[in-house]
Amino acid sequence: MDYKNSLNLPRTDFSMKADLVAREPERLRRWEAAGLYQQIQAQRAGAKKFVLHDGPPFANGDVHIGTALNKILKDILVKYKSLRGYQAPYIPGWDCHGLPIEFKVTQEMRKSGQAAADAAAIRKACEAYAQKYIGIQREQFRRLGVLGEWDHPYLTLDKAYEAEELRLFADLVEQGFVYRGKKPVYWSIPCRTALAEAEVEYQDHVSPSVYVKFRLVGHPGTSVVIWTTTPWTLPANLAVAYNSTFSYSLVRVGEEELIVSALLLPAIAEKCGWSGYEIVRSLDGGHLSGLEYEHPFCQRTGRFFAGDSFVDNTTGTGFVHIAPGHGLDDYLLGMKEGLPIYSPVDDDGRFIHTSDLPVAQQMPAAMVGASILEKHGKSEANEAVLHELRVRKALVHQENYHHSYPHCWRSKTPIIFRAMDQWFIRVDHVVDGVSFRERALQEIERVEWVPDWGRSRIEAAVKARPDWCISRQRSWGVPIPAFYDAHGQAILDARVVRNAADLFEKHGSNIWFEQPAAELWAALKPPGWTGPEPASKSTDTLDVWIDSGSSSRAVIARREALRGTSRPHQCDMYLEGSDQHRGWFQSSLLLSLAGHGSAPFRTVLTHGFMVDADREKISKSKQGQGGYEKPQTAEAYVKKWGADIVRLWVSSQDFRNDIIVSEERIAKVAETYRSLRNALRYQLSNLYDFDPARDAVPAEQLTALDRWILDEFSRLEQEVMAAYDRYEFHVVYQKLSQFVAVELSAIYHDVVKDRLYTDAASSLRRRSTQTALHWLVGGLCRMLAPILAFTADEAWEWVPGRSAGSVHLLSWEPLDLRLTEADRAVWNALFKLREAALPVLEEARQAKQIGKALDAQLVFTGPASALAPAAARVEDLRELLNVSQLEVRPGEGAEVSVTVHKAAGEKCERCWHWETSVGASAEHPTLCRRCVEVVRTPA
RNA sequence: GGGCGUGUAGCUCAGUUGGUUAGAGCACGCGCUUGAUAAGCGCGGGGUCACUGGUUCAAGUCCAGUCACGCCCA
Repeated sequence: MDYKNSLNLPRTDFSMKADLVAREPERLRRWEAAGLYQQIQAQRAGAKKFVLHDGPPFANGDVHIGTALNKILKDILVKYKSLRGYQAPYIPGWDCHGLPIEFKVTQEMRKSGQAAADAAAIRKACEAYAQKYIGIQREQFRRLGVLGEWDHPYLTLDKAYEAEELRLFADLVEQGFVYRGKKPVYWSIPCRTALAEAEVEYQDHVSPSVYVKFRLVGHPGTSVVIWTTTPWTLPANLAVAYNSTFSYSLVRVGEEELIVSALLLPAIAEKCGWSGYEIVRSLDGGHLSGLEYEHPFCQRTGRFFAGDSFVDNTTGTGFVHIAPGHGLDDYLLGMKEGLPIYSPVDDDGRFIHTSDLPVAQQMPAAMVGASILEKHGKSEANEAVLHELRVRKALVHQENYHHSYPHCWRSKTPIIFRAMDQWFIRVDHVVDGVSFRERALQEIERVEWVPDWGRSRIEAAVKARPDWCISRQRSWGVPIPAFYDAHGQAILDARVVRNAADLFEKHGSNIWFEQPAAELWAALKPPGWTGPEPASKSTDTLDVWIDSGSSSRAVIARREALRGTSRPHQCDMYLEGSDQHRGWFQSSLLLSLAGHGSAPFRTVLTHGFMVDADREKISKSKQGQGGYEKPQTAEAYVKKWGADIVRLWVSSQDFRNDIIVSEERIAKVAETYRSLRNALRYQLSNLYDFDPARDAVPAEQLTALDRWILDEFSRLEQEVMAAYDRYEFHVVYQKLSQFVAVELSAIYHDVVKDRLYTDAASSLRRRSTQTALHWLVGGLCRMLAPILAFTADEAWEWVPGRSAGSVHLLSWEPLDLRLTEADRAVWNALFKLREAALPVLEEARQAKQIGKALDAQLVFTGPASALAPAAARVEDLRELLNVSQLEVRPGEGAEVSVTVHKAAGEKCERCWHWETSVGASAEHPTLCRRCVEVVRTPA
């Protein structure tokens, strides 16, 4: 007779094969058709809020795997908070303005023959470009299983966004934060335009390398020697930098005494042909402060300052000539020491006299008009300077110098660094007697930074940062609504800015570029204006960090779902990469503090960066030859593995450090996924005939083994929740996968098969275990839902008696079915005996004495003290070991020992146990007593 | 060059206030099972805790330095 049909073998349509790549999109479509995100929000209406405000990615290109990591982390947290009963809205955003888009668009326009497009036309094309990539990225983010208001994201190009941004800006203008000053920018002479970093190409170039004497004031016959490869910047020289940690040598060369770095002296002497020099004495760098020198050809003197961060000892002389209008180090030093940002060069790249210094102190009149632009490797300006140096015997040595130098991508000519008028936010602006920088540092103290070193990092950044240069000479951005009067003086007024905000909110900011200055002024002029009348309008746009940094006003305070109660602009959390300590976290903090009086976030969570299998940053050069197989886009990984594998991979690593992305790593995570999925499948497949309303066993009637697993599970839940609460998703991953591998798969699931398959379907013991499985599968679905957004939802559909259509609509309350300490102690003792017995069973298997454990009989002997718990729980221990027979003999021997025998009796055809009762029934001669009873009982 | 971090088995992670032969899961090797079966179970090998020096009766754990890697700045 075939007794197999009398078993309760597992069955389920929850497939073993996940086929995520094909099946996830179907589920996604159902979620969207049902409005799952809206359902979740509606269900949590009125609940305590948890607001995570999305940092906007740049609307350009495909979603990079690093960007996907960020979005997935946010989604895991939002889903978890929602599961725990919070109302956790998520409104994604995009950063739309900025140079990379403008650059691409102008390139494309040029290729298609639209050479001389005006700003308004470029901006329209930029908006179309941004919208296109928002569409692309939105689908890629959605595909990852990220739930949110994808149909109503926030865009920094929205009219309302721009208007709020300008209103915040107006508040800053009103408080006196904003001023006009000078800062060096890249300048292309033929194009007559400022360039951004991205528009600069480095090419090999030959520059004149010159060593120049600067005579010391009060020390006749003594000079320091500086080195430069841009002689044309010497007319703008206002200081000399040294390194206070270096040692310098005072050397006699002929009649003169010269000072250079001690370390570089031999090299300099060789270059300059100082055959018979003699070291007079050495000088500590620290002793150079306070010295003064005469400019080699201008009627002025300059001072020496320490520049340890940029004066190096590998090239040059250990002295760097400082022209604050022509270099970034120079500029920063100049700002620090209060020097004018002097840049005697006009838009055409010709020397001029400026109003920064008295004309008498500036370059000789003969130099004025000389062009810096190089022709055939020479420039008028360099030649004029070299001539002047030779005439005055200040030129020690000159040679050609080959190096990589920035060039304009368009004209291919060497660029120059040139100070220009820009708008700034004054970081040390004093309001009510306290400097803004100080207030910012105080506010940083009030914010929770996770990990905590984020605090020191942003503190250092805020302490050291210079004033914020907020203007850009670009078209694709929010226009700065400033005007200039007939004398070129800037007009920036808070009332005008607010009027502009209103105008832009109605018509869009393109109107600024479409209408002439006079018309704009007519629309924006405040009533009762007594200031100067404008002659022209500003064509500058705001730094894009002002755009995204204004989102506390433009998004958090304005979106009903996000708005805070006591502080409308403040939310619970910002979650971005650690580079944002200097980026978005800082711009958002400064703007919100200046405009609203406090930070826009209560907690800032940061993650590390993607690195490759060698723990090095992902670089394009490694792609292809021997490196990565494919571009590191989210789509590439999702198409190969499915979103849930990518999500599980994100959760598997401690994101506070670097995150390793490699095929090998993801393949391992996929293995873990399979074991999680199989555990769920096992549980579901054994619940096919279980209706919790009808069959559930009350907790107090559950069998001891079931109580044990539920105790373990309760503990796991506490640990997993604690890990989620600490944002340690990798701990969730570890705890869950280990629990599934050990407590479930290796122990509970394995042990309980006998009961589930062979006991009568509706027996108390089987129903007890099904009750436990039902709790377990429901709990696992909840625990996994934030991470395995698709799979947990899929499994949930098969849970009998489920209370909600989607796992994401559930709330997660921890199960609290704990054992008493005494009961746990007993189980610990049983497991100790199990551990002692397993190797003995293995030996018997190796010796071919038994095959599976059910073939065996185990005998435990040992002192009564050690075996007492087991003696009272022989049947539990037998189940744990999956053997047919087990005996405990307390009082035999001084140590616990385990022996294996071939089990007695015959193997029951139905349950495969070895039992002496097999054969006792004439009706079922191949069955044991238990199975005979089961088979006789009608179903 | 400066600031902030990281460095424990092949991989991902645990290692409480310094205290017995450094743990887990996965992967790997060898078996068992074939009633979770493109599954499941058992056993086993594998680490000079980046390196060097120091404090201590005792250091993966504290201190100093070095190296490598990441982010930011220069």
